[in-house]
Amino acid sequence: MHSHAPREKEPCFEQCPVLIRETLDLIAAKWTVPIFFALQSASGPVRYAELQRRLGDITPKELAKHLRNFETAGLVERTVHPTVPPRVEYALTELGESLLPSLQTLADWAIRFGAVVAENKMSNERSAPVRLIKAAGIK
Amino acid sequence: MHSHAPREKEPCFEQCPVLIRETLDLIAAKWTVPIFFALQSASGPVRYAELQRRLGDITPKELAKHLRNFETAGLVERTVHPTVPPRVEYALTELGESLLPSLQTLADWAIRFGAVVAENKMSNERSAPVRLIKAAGIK
DNA sequence: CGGCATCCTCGAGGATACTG
DNA sequence: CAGTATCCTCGAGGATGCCG
Repeated sequence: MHSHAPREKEPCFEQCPVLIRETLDLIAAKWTVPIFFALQSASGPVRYAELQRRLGDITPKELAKHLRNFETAGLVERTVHPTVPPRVEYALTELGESLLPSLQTLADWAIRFGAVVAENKMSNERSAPVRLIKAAGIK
Repeated sequence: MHSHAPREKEPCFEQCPVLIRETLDLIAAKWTVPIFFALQSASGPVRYAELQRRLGDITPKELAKHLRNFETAGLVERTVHPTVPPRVEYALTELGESLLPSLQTLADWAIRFGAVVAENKMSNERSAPVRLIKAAGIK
């Protein structure tokens, strides 16, 4: 047993691909990061309309859908004040806040290297449009 | 100027939403993380077929497409050995490796809290199937 | 104010088959 | 061996309109 390969580190991905996939799907959803940072920078509950205002062009449907998902996932707490007009506030839970450092780490990479990646794409993608023509026409 | 708000930290997302979005799209693509870890755990160039074998059920099309994207982005280096049969090897560049710690940070969160999130969804989602019926039938 | 219900588009990604 | 070429599905997410 434990014959040849020491298996020195065995990346986490091998251990629980499903959890990682679901986490990636969570944070990669179009509005997840904007919403999280909007709730963070508020440091305090934020009303639905205020959230919508900060996020610019998000539709009510998308905002509501995401907030519901976050709520059932335990990442966001929803508080309804039974007043007229209705007042609904949202805030990150501890669990939700625990995700922020990871998001920040990723954002740091994006800021440091994202531009380089973009430049690479630009300079590699372009040129060689010739290949679109090939031995055009003849077959 | 700098009148009222100190703007203490201004989350990175506000500074460069585009770079962050592109980075999220990059790492959230279905096969990005598997491919990166497959190339890392190899510590050395990996042949196309070997990569496909490690990734299990990825199709040739998807594997090739991702590898091309990574190559043009400067994240992966592709080396062709002009032998028969052909031999093509892939390896992470320094830029590609620089992304690994961020991925690991995210994976750590997934392993620590992913299960909790999944449980929350389970227990919150379920129950109240009654609402599917409403005042069923009557208008 | 704080949503929900519909319709629709668009592209990621799978299945399958073929090639230099 | 290392891909390319086609076709097709499926769901995220936008647009629009209505409601308690």
